[in-house]
Amino acid sequence: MDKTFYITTPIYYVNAEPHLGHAYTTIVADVAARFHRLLGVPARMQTGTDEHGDKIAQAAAKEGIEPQAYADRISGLFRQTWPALGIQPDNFIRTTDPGHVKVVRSILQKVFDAGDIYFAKYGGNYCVGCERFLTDHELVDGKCPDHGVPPVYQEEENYFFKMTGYTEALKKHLQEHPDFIRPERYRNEVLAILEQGLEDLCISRPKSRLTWGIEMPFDENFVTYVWFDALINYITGLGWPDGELFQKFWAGPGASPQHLIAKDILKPHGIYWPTMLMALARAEGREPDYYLYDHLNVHGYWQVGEGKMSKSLGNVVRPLELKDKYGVDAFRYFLMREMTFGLDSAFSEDLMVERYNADLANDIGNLFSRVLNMLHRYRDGIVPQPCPEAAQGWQGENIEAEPHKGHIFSSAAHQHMASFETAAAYKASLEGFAFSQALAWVWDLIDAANKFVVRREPWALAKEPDKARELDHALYLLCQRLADIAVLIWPFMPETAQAMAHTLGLGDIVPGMAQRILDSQDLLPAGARTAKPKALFPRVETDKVQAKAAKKEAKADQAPPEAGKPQKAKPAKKAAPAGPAPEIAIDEFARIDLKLGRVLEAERIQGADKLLKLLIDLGEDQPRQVVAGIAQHYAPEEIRGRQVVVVANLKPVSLRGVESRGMVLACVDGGAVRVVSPDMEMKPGSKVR
RNA sequence: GGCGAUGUAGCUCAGAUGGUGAGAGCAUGCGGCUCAUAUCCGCAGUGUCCGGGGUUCAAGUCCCUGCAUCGCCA
Repeated sequence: MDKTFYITTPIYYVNAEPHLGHAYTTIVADVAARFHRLLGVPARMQTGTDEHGDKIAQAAAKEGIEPQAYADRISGLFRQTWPALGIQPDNFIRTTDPGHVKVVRSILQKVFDAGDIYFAKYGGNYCVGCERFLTDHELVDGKCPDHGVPPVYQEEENYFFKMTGYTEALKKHLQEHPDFIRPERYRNEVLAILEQGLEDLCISRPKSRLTWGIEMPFDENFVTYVWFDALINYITGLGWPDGELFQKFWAGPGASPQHLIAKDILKPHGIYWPTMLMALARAEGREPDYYLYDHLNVHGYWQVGEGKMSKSLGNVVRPLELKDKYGVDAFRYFLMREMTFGLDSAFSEDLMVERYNADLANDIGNLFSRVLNMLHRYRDGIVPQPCPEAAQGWQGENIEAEPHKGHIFSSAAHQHMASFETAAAYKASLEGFAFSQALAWVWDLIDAANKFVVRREPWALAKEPDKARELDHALYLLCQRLADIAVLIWPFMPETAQAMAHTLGLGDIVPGMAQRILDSQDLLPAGARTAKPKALFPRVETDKVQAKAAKKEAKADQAPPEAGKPQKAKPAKKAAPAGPAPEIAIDEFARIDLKLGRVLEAERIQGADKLLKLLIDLGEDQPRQVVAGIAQHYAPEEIRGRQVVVVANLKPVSLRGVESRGMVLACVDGGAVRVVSPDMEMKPGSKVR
């Protein structure tokens, strides 16, 4: 039987709209499922909504609608949210689905028949306002904290699940399967709870108190309460007991059913659910562990601002708003990279922007851009033939992250190494749910490729005709690594991965593709035609980023030709040529589009003492915005209305966060700066030559 | 109240079974390159490894204790 993978999220209670916590869990499930598909393993992912219980009945009553209508609405919100986050559930289950109701009743009956559900009376402090029993601990001065009235002693009869009978069996299972619950801290927590001893689980509510639930099959005066209803969804969704899917993804020999939860529902999933499954197995005369899942994967909370993200606190970060602002893939990347699976993590927009710029814009985005631009500039965008022999003198630098060592440039074995070691480390990490670590591996590969570029200097190779083969090989390897990277990030950033793959001429990323990397195959054929790259992750301009840019600019400005020191001749970007400039031909001059313009508006840019923001009429539909470094020589009102010469085809840049599309020409004489103007008014847009 | 987790550079965190001068990323400083999204590469610095006590030839790493934060249970 082939291996399969099945992962579930909890079914979300429809008393709140989707928030960051829900989004994270569901994205994790999606990533895990996609990862298995990438390895060629059939994978199924299920999420859904939990819709019964008094909270829902109350919320519906408040709005004057039927519980079902209320549940439909919120459930719909969840359902819509997932595709917008790049999540593709294979099944979306609802506890009000008729199929689910049927399965729950059937299981209840079986367990009841086997004697593991019994009827019993108990008494306690019942608060009429809350419509529930309060524990002694909850009472404040003997009164209900919410209603300020003393509870009344009331007796009630209910059905109980004989959970205690499975304590030892579960303990044993946990000991024999150390990764049954992971990470380990949560396994220990469950063991500690078991050590303290369990009580039987109350699984019903009398209809006098609650009607919005699934009726007990053996007693029409009761509905089942919470966990028997909710947990069973995981197998209803596969068509228990005899559905094909159930065999394939749960009970069959190659199946690996797994759950994913946040740590707040550890007890139900780590204790109630396995004991329920053992009771079911017993009722059917099977081995106790027949129905047990493979792994329960437990993650921590996102700390948003002050408090934690939880269902009941109101501090909701709307996932959809964040993905609109930064893109779905960046959002997914941040969540997966920032949180060490199992631990709590801080969430803030600042942290997200930091990751975005550092990891996405600068590392992967820029690598993609620089490699493909070079490929187009030097090789017409065609992936060249590999030429290992041309690379003999390279001393064996490879583009390969090196597990536990740092980076590349290690093995001198062959010039043609693929990313398989990285891919293997990545795979191992993902199998252990170490998502952040898996991404760190991919980023080591990205770093390695960036280092490789600097080391090989393709722009220098391109200038020497006899190094053409060497350049071919360097570009070939870089293209292969880009393809590998595209594939490896697909589970995390599906859109970006596909965009990369299409640009590279790789086509769609398809199931099983990661296996080819593990097998050390090159994904891109030589001769593949690539497209011109688009910026995968345009930089997010923040105050910090701008400050840094301004600083750099200031530094560059300081450097100009001070005759005093024999400093290394910096190819002064901005300063006027101090010495004789090399000759150029007329066609080189012709590439510069000089136009006459009239300054319509001028204002200072806050925080920049040299810069003026100008709006210039260049005879175009819209005036151009140009930032000019003349603020120390012209007051805004002085320049307004003047005619100036503008370099119209200068690549746009952002200065101090202000876009500048062009450059105003000025004469520089020592400390004096004067803009260039014609000696009489001429039509804006006139060519200057 | 009981149990448990966490506390390591400015920030976020890695650091099996105790043993080279304690690490990464970001941030900071300096230098290099110019293919690229003002990006990339190199170098550098910083830490009472929460406080206190103990075990040991040797302790972020083990034991005890205190403090702080968080969680579970009652």
